[in-house]
Amino acid sequence: MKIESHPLPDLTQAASAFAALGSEQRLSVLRTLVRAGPEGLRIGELGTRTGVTGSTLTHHMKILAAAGLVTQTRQGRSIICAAVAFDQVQSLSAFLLTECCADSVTPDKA
Amino acid sequence: MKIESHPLPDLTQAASAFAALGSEQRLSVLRTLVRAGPEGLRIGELGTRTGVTGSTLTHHMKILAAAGLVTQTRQGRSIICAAVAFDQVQSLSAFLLTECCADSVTPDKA
DNA sequence: CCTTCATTTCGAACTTTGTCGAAATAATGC
DNA sequence: GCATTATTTCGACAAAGTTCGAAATGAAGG
Repeated sequence: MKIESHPLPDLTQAASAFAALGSEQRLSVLRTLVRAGPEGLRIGELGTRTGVTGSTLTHHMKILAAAGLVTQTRQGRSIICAAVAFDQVQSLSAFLLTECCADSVTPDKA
Repeated sequence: MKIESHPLPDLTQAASAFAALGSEQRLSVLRTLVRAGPEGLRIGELGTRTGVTGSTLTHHMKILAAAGLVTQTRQGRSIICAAVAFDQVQSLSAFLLTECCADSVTPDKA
């Protein structure tokens, strides 16, 4: 598993990606999508599974998509949503671990 | 470096930790703190370095502390702030990577 | 081209978050 | 105990995010 293949986000990008994850509903949507696997889910089905539907779900999906955590593609009458979270999360972890923490891991055992 | 030593946060905890990171100002505060190392920084000095001072900084520090990302301890007249980000970020990464992604890493090379 | 189904856009109400200054609390030294 | 320095609490306001329903758009089939 290569970790260095993704560029580190800058402060602004990282903050908005974290903000996108910082909502219980969106995190639930993302989890449902990631569990659904690469094939993704119709947005209607996604709404049914998460209990978030209609314009509210559209709104949250836009935020997740803007953060690069999910994709939406039309297929016939439906919009298929799929997660891209894995790589993104690697980048976000890397952001904090390298950009921030560098050499200052707190030395005492938690 | 052991990764399995921290319990996975639940959806609610994870969302609020991500929300705490989801602000450019707070991320900047956290970065400054983590770079300052385990000794930490007076909150005044932290304000000077980040450009966020007074009640606003107090407010953001409370959010970071509630998320378990920083600690504050009084020392004389000053409050010393220090980051605990490393372990927490491990947990947050682990949350998404195990709780969410499980067996569904997107198979194509980005 | 009209209907139907799936989703999005728009606008309005509402809730939450961010920011500021002034007053309050806490610790120190005289 | 009073003055000084460091930080927090409080109240107010502005800005941003959330939620909803109704109308608009897009795709497919008859």
